[in-house]
Amino acid sequence: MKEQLRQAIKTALQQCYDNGSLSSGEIPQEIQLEVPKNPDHGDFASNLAMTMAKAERKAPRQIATALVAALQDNPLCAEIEIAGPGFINFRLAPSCWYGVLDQVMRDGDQYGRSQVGSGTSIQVEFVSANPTGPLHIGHGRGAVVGDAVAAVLQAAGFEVQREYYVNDAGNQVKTLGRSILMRLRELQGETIEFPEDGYQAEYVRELAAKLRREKGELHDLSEEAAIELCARFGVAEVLDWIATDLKAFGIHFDNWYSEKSLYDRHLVDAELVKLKEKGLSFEQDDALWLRTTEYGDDKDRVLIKSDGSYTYFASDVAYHMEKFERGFDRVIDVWGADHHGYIPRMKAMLAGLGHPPEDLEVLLIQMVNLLRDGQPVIMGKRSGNFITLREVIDEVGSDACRFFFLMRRCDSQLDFDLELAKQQSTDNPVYYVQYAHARVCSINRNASAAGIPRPQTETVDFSRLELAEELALVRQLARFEELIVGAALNYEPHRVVFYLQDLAAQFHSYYNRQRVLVDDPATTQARLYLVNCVRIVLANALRLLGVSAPEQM
RNA sequence: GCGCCAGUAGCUCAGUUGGAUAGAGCAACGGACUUCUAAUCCGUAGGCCGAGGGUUCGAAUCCUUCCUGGCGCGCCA
Repeated sequence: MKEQLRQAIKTALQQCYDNGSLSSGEIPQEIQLEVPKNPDHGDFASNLAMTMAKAERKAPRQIATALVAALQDNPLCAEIEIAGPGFINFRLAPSCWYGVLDQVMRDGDQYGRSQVGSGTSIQVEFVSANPTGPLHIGHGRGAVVGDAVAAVLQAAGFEVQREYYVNDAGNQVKTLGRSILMRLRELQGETIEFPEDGYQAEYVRELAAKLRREKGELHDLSEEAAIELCARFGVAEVLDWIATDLKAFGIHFDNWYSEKSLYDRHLVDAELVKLKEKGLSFEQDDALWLRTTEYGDDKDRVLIKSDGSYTYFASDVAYHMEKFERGFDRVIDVWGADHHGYIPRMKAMLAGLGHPPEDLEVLLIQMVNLLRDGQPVIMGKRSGNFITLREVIDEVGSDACRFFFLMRRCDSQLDFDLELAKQQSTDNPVYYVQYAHARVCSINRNASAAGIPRPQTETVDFSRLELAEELALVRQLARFEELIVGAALNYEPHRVVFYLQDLAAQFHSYYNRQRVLVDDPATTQARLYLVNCVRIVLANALRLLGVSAPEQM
């Protein structure tokens, strides 16, 4: 719809140049058209005349007048007016809008998809929590945002891969192994001294007990080998929990990528060699450093420690280079905001190795404050009394949980109130949106019970949809594709949430004011058609968020 | 001290990439169920967009200096 109007404006501009009413001869490649907040300002408004004022050396209103004259006869526009300092307000003919309904119905669950990202492949890496303990609430937010960003990108035509990076090499895994082994010995009646930096939480005891059942007591192994075995066992078990919890949350990964495999394939060393060849790394104090300050970082970073072990950063270098070698045009990392200090070194590393740093986009997910009835829920990872993601999902449900996580921009902190999310009431926006969907389904049930046929595109008389609120609904439906594109290009899935709330509100209001099933069959058919288009768009938007669209509530 | 994020109605937050009179939900107050689900709707009230300065036809949005809150600033992950 917008595109059609944009084309019409370009044609009109050319016409103005041809007949001499405008003189600069330039057609701006971008013509801004926006949906005005105030409906009195028409369906679309353009500031074109104002932006052209300089090149044209004329007053904006004068330019606008010339343009409007050229557009006057266009069948697309029912009404054009010049307002304020030089805005051009367009009101489109209702018949144009009816075409949107056809398209919604024809495209069905594909409605809203576009091809703007076609030909570009993007990897979204998210969650990637260390496999040393269950997911907590903060991981949950990252999980949902990453998943929704991926979904929105896909809907905009990008080719998307969802990946989980498994940190199964390095210190924290060893720590898990040691912790399990200690708990195992404890189970065997030994008095132990639990390591200072060990994982204290209860689940470590569970892991130890399970290991004991499956693998025995490990008496015949050296300390080193026993820790290794415990670590392997623990990582496998914990990854299994994580996968199960994510599945319960409706999240699926295309790929689980092992950090350890980077070492096994010697990719880390290979990458370090490249860095050395490029003169980007240097040795100092028995350690190997990357000169990230060369590319804007505020200090250089260690790759290999003086004891010979690798830093997390070293494998990250290899991992991210390998991502690009796999052919992704763009790579998105979803991190907790507390890791934001790592961005400069990652970008520096990419720049050093010849990749434009913009090809890596890091989404920072701000903290989640867990509340119950407005009171903060105290969580201490050390003490082990933290609330897991699984507990939250089990308590409030996946739909509410996901919706709440997506209700805010990801770079602002989120208060997550368990009682509010659980409430099946007016206060809970999830149900508000889902209820709108269920209401349309209910109307459909009533219609078929009354023997009213399902409306067919060929026979519906759209001119029965003449109320302002009906046209407003159609305009809202027409906006959907553009909304998805905006959400995708900006990595802002929360836009979909706000769109849903707006659309649901418009629908509820309409529902309360007007009956769909009325005496007049033609009106009934037209309205049924309209509300079913609303249903389709609600369902499509909810699907992007991974929230269900119930037919009955 | 340096860096990142935030600061918009009593509370929680949007604000279409610089547009017209700054919006929604909750809370408050007043209304609507013999009519397709009241998990809904309609109305009233609520604002120095943290503060100052700058950029221009035009700023919540951009630049700058402060103030406040959160998070970072390891040869931890």
